[in-house]
This record gives sequence, structure tokens and C-alpha cells, in this order.
Amino acid sequence: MRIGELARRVGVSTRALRYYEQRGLIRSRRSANGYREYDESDVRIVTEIRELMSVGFTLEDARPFVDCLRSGHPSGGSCPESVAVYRRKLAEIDREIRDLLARRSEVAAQFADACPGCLLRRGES
Amino acid sequence: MRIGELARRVGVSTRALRYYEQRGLIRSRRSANGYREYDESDVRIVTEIRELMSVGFTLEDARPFVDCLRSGHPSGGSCPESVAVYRRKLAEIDREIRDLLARRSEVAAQFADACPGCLLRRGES
DNA sequence: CTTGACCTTGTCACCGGCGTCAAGCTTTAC
DNA sequence: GTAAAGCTTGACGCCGGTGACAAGGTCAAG
Ligand SMILES: [Zn+2]
Ligand SMILES: [Zn+2]
Ligand SMILES: [Zn+2]
Ligand SMILES: [Zn+2]
Repeated sequence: MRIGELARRVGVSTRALRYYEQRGLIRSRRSANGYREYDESDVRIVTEIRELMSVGFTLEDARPFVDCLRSGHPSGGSCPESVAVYRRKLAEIDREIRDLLARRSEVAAQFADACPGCLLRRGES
Repeated sequence: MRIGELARRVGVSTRALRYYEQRGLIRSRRSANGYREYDESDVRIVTEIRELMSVGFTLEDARPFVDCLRSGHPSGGSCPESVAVYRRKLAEIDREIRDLLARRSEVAAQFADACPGCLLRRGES
């Protein structure tokens, strides 16, 4: 199939697909007229990329998952490199949550300090 | 004082100070040779900006705090506009925390799905 | 033949908060 | 005198993932 069909089937822009190719995440054959040509396995790969990105993975994070799928494994997350990314990502998210909680209490403290009573009495200026 | 001294006293780069001025957050008089000239109230203002940024506020978020200080109030967070920013920011942080928690569980679920057992047995591939 | 859908490469723009040159002036210290 | 700081404006780069052009080539339907 060509780029437009792949884009429609996965629900992604053609611009995104060309970008993924430029970054080396997907590949394409070229037909005689220069058009990119894809097959079913590419649908699977791009779907995997989008799933990962939808939960906050970057394109680089997705690379080992793509490699895993290409090497014939049924799941992109079963190779050790993918597992390492999962673990790193979970740790990253945990750290971000901790940071946000800390920032939240700092903001609340500054707020209480600058305007005592405002946190409780919502209507006051 | 000149820009270098202000920068040293607050612990910020001269580049940052010029940027704040460009964005309209701080002002400066110019001496005969064209150098920027600041006074003590600017130390307070820039300190306030940095405190806010250190807990995740953007420069725009800091603007009402600066205005509040300039209007003579002892605390930058006591004017209604600042209070509104505090409330908006707390809500924003809360939303981000909720999003992260949701993403965390999605990632954990994908992980468990792709490689059952990996979450528990840390040494396994 | 023409229109229109689809494809190609290439480039600029975005967002925030600066870092980091560049090229030149002023002032200070020795 | 001269070298080292310190000051000025201006402009590019970064980071990620595209959106939105521009200026064309290709192909099927009417
Ligand atoms: Zn694998
Ligand atoms: Zn109040
Ligand atoms: Zn005020
Ligand atoms: Zn495993």
C-alpha cells in the first residue's frame, strides 16, 4: 500500500510517517514512480509506535520495540531492550510524579504564605 | 547597580535579565553610556520571579506577581490576579498528576501484557 | 484534455527560556 | 598603554513532533 492508505489505516498523518522514516523507525520500498510502498507488517509497526507515544514514549523510546517486531517477535515489548525502556519509563514517570507532588506543596505553601486564608475561603480576594 | 551585579546577587544570568526585560517583566534606567541601571526593588522583583519559576511557573505566570510588587504591596501574591494564578497553577498541577498516574498504569499494563512476569522478577530478560 | 486526488522533496514555524557566539563600545586595573 | 572585564544589540540553536506551505510529478476518472 502507499503512504496515504497506511496513514488512514493507522490514523496518523502522512507527514508523521515521513518523519518516522527520516528518523529511521520505519522503512519503505519505492515503486517505479518514486512512491513509498508498504506492507501489512508496517501497519503493525506504526500502530505499536502510536500506542507507545500515546502513553508518553518518545520516538527514540519506540525504536527497540520496532526492532523487536522486525526480528519476528509477536510482541514489541518482549526483547530485553524494550523491557529496559519500560523500566526506565516507569522510573521516569515515578520521578515526575514525585516532583509534581513536591512542587504542589511548595506552591501551596507559597500561596498560604502570600495570602493567608485564600486557600480556604474561595470567594475572598 | 548594573546588570552584572544584579545577576550575581539574584543568581541568574545577564542573558536571562535581558530576556525578562524584553518580555516586559523588568525595567531599567539607562546611564549616560547606555548601561542598564537597577535599584534594590529590582532585586526583590527578580527574586520573586525566580522563586515562582523554581516551582514551575512560566514567565507569563509571574507577571501579575511583578505588577503586585510594583504597586507597592509587600507580597507579590496578594493581589487578586496573583491569587487567580496560584489557583490555576494548583489545578494545573493536579491535572498533570492525575494524567501521570493514568499513564503510569497504562504503561504498567502494556508492560505486563507484553512480557508477563517482568514486573516482578527484576533479573529476568 | 483537464481536473483533482495523491505523491515527491524541501523549508519555515512553533513553544520557552534561555546558552552561546559575534562584533563592538566603556571602564577599570596594572 | 594595554589587557581584562563588563556592557551593548542582534541573531542562531536547541528540544520533539509535527502543521503548513511551496513547487512540482503521477495517475485515474470524466
Ligand atoms: Zn523481541
Ligand atoms: Zn486573599
Ligand atoms: Zn498586590
Ligand atoms: Zn521477560
